[in-house]
Amino acid sequence: MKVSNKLCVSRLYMYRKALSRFKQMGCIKIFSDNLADGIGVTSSQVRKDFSIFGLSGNKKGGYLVEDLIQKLDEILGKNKPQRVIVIGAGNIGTALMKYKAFVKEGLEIAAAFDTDSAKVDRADEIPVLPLSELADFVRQNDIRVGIIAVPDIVAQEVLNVMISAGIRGALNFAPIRLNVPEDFIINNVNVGVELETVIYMVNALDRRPGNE
Amino acid sequence: MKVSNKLCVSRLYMYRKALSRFKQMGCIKIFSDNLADGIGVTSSQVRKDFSIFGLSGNKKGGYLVEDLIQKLDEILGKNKPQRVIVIGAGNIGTALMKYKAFVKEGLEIAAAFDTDSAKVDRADEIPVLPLSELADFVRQNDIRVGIIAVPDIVAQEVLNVMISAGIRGALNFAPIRLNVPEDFIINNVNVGVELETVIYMVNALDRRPGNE
DNA sequence: TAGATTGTTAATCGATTAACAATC
DNA sequence: TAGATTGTTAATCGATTAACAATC
Repeated sequence: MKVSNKLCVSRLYMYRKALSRFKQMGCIKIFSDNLADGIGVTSSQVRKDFSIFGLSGNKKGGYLVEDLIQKLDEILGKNKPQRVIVIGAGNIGTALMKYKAFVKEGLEIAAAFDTDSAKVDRADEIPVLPLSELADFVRQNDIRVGIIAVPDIVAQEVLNVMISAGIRGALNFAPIRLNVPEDFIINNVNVGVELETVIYMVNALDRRPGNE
Repeated sequence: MKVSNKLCVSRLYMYRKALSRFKQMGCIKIFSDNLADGIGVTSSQVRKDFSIFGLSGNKKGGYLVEDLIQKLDEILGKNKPQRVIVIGAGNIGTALMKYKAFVKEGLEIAAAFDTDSAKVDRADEIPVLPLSELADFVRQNDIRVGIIAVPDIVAQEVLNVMISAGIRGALNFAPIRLNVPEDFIINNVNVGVELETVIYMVNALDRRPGNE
């Protein structure tokens, strides 16, 4: 049971989401083919992913939806709410604080942090606190993961604060490469580059109609 | 010169960004090793990527920064501004409309669209228009790429509107698998799953200290 | 020139897919 | 039982890396 496979883990979350939909539709049993269609992979991939995590079904009869959901929730830690913090209460940061899809997924933003004192708001449902209070908050609330939503110029600096406060992993929206210690988990989401890639591909299709 | 390689294209954009920084620092020449460090890959990867796109340097002496920037801009279409639209003027959509990193990259959001008439605002710098006007706008402004920032329940429906209006590619933030025609480019960004993957990895590290 | 770097080919690595025996 | 699906192994595919001849 190797666990170094980021892609496989993210598919597990997608299977989980698809299963909720299947359940809602009244499905009791599900085949690897159905799940494959649900998230857009092959049935081989589904069975392979499941075997890596020790998820088994019936040689005939597929998988029991309810059973599979339970096992996945166990593996993915979906039974307890996952509390994270956001650093940077700008455009991206505040959008994430209000993002309803997080709530549905059992993800909870415990607080946001910003250096701009004008943005501090302790009364809000999700409080916005000064960055200087990050370390205390992280320790008191046992926060392990943060979202970096600050401009790229200050991203490394902010990350260093997070690391020394004991944070163990981050989702980074700043479009810059960050230096992290070996055992720190970092996942970069570069919205600009993702958009530009789409633009490039569309233009490339035009230049050579009929290829790719 | 194959062009089906999404990862390679996105690295090209990252090299481009790193080069701007190197230029700012006064660099005239650059080696594959420098660029590799800049975006966190190997120098082999850099030279391989360049050779795919016919970018060449000097057998000694590396690459001329200015020259490389120009060639990359040509390849990536950075000489003309790239105009896109946003569908959905909710949290994510409005955050993207205000996102400064887009402007820096030469990305321009021409308009946003929403079915909620309360959100319509024709006077704004970036106008918010009713979804019903999307097709006309796209044709008049020759828009080819859109960003889907609507709830997952309506994402497919919205995508269909975009496709029939002549849009050719989309960056999709809705956490659901969308059905698209063969020649339509779709790039999914699933923020929830990206965050959950970080959480999983952090917890996994804890469970087995010393692995991965 | 000697040393260093490119450009490209071959080797490696890892992830996906196909195939099929086991079996319900 | 016959048919269908799992679980796993082997084959394939694609991307990354290493190596090195060419050469400035």
